[in-house]
Amino acid sequence: MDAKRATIKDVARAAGVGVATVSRVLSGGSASARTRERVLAVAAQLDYRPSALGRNLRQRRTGGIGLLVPDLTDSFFGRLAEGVLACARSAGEPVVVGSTGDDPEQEAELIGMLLEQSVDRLIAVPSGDADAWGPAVKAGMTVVFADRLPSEAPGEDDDSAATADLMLLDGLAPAPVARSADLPAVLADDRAGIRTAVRYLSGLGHRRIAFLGGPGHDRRVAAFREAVGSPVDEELVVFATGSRDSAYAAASGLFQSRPDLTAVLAAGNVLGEAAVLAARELDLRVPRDVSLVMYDDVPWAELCAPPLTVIAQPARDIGYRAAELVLRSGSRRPRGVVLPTELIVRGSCGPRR
Amino acid sequence: MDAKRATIKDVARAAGVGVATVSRVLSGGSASARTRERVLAVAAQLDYRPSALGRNLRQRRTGGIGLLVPDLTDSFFGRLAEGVLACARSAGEPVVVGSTGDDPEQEAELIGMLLEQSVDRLIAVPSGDADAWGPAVKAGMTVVFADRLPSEAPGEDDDSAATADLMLLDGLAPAPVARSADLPAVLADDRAGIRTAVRYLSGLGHRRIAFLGGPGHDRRVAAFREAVGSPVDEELVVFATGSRDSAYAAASGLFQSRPDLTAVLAAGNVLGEAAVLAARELDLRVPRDVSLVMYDDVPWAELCAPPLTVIAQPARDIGYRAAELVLRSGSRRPRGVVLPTELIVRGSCGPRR
DNA sequence: GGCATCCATGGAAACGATTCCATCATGGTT
DNA sequence: AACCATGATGGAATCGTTTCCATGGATGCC
Repeated sequence: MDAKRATIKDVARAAGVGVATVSRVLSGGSASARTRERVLAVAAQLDYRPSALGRNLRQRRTGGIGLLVPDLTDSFFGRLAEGVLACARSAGEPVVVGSTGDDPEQEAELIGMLLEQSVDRLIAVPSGDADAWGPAVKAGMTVVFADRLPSEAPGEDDDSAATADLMLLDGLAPAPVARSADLPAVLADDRAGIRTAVRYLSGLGHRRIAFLGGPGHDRRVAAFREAVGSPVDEELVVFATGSRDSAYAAASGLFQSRPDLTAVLAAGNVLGEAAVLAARELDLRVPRDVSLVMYDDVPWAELCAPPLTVIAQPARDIGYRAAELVLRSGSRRPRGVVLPTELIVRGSCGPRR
Repeated sequence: MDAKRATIKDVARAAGVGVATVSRVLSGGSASARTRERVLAVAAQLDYRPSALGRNLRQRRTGGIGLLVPDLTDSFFGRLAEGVLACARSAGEPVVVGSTGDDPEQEAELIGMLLEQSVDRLIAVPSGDADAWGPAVKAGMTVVFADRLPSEAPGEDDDSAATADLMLLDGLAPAPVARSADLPAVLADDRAGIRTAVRYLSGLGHRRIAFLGGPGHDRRVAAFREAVGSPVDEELVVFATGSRDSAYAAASGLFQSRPDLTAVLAAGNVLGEAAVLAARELDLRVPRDVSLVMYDDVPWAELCAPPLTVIAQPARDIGYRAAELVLRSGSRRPRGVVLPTELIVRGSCGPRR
């Protein structure tokens, strides 16, 4: 039989003090030097570790952080998660991770699960409506969004106003991000990033630039439309559903239906991968036949043939900052953070053929 | 003020029954049809969700699953984690994830944290000694290893015996994996996979094959030695520490110090990436100057120039099966599982120059 | 020297569930 | 008719912690 873990009572008895004193000593309350010393000695000797269960029940909250991402298989979310984990570790907080598959239904289910666990701090890459977050905030959760904001609820009144507002914030300065239920967020500066990419392609002479997006890329496509300026050819804007297969199908369909396009902006690394694959399959040479810019830098972009020109985002930092935000929410709470992106020119873009 | 969540007492009062009855109804105990119906109605109306906190305290365990991986940034562990998450979600269990950075110290710290949370089920890709898992099993945790087994503790008596034993299990049949503290594990069939790769390279005429490994690849390097047969040239076996930089340095150093090698077997996707990069940097052409096989298939392997020949592992399945194992541990417990690997020939290997 | 203050301390009440146990009603059997 | 078995039910204990409150001793100030 393995001895049960020592409880605070055991420590109290062994140290000849009351449980209240032990609790105080261990959580930094006031106690005489003599008692403190003895309690600590006994606790160390018994290898006592306070049970989070008891504590959490008493304080009616779980210290931990919830993290909801669409897909850990996507390198971007992997890096983001790693950032969250790093920050949480340094704070000694556990992180409960859920993968939503970009499905609002699963997301709602996971939110419910976190609620049941009394997890009161949540970092989320949202898939569902703004409405989906009602239950969470109503239950008193501290929510911080990362990478994206929830799309407008279908029935909301000032539909595009908030989004338009958001698009206005620019540059690197941490800017307030007022939005749905007024929740803070940590985002990459999609607007500047996309604009840079579009300008770069325009500068090379490209006029028919396609946009290849996935779920949750509405801010990016909005930025794309804005950067292009003139009303965009809607056939050149296509969306996949999130799976690799769907991304490939979308890319392939795009190339086939519009052989006149000369450049593609892929809004995420999975889409970029699909674009390269589809182009290769159709014997389109990059960059001779078609130029390609991928939003999000990944290690393999350099290994690709040709190496991919990308817009790099600080994925890990996004996670880290989000964790900081959700942990510091007690004191002054910065409203939101926008982190800079960077164009990294490699070999996948050339002048218009 | 947002109303506090309803407790079981609220439900009991509203339904005019005792708390015990409510608890029984909700957890499937016996109750008359009339009462059950009323309790369920009231619970639904109050939007009652039992608090995991209270339950866990009473039963002295957290339902959840702990998951410890070296690095979520590594695509392999991302896929593995996704598998665990998928299984856990279908069981409604939360997953607490920690990233150890392949550092035994951080690993021990995270184990301590999970212990404190009373997480009693753990899936781990171990970094530390067999000894590091003492505290966990002593505390009554159900531990399942994934992808690797902990290395032997330095002071252990029958040093290589267990490992040798393990190397003997072969093929696809789920086989008992008796080892340190007798813990179950879900592994890829590294031995067969490495052997296949080595034979494939041998068949192409290669004689000086290098092995590029990382932390936790001891079973793979052992399989490599065994597959090569004759005593291997120790200069051709190099290890990196886990970071991308270290992997690049190791690969680059290998190519420079032994220009006579004709093939490289990279034991993981990060190492494969580094090998491609280093080869390119040194103007070694793949596969003309050097052939390359990577252990672990990743989406970008196909995009690489040339596309990489790989040994694919069912990363997601490994995670999924591990989660099944750790959840089913109550009933009959299969001792361990070995999953098959597959050689996927693309374009990174050629005949010996 | 007396009184007010302050601090260390321990007992006990939460927190929200599960679960043991006693109670009571019911119905069937002898 | 008495008795027993069965099943539904509610009260109360329990899990391990934090925290409120009362107590008692010591110290400082007038």
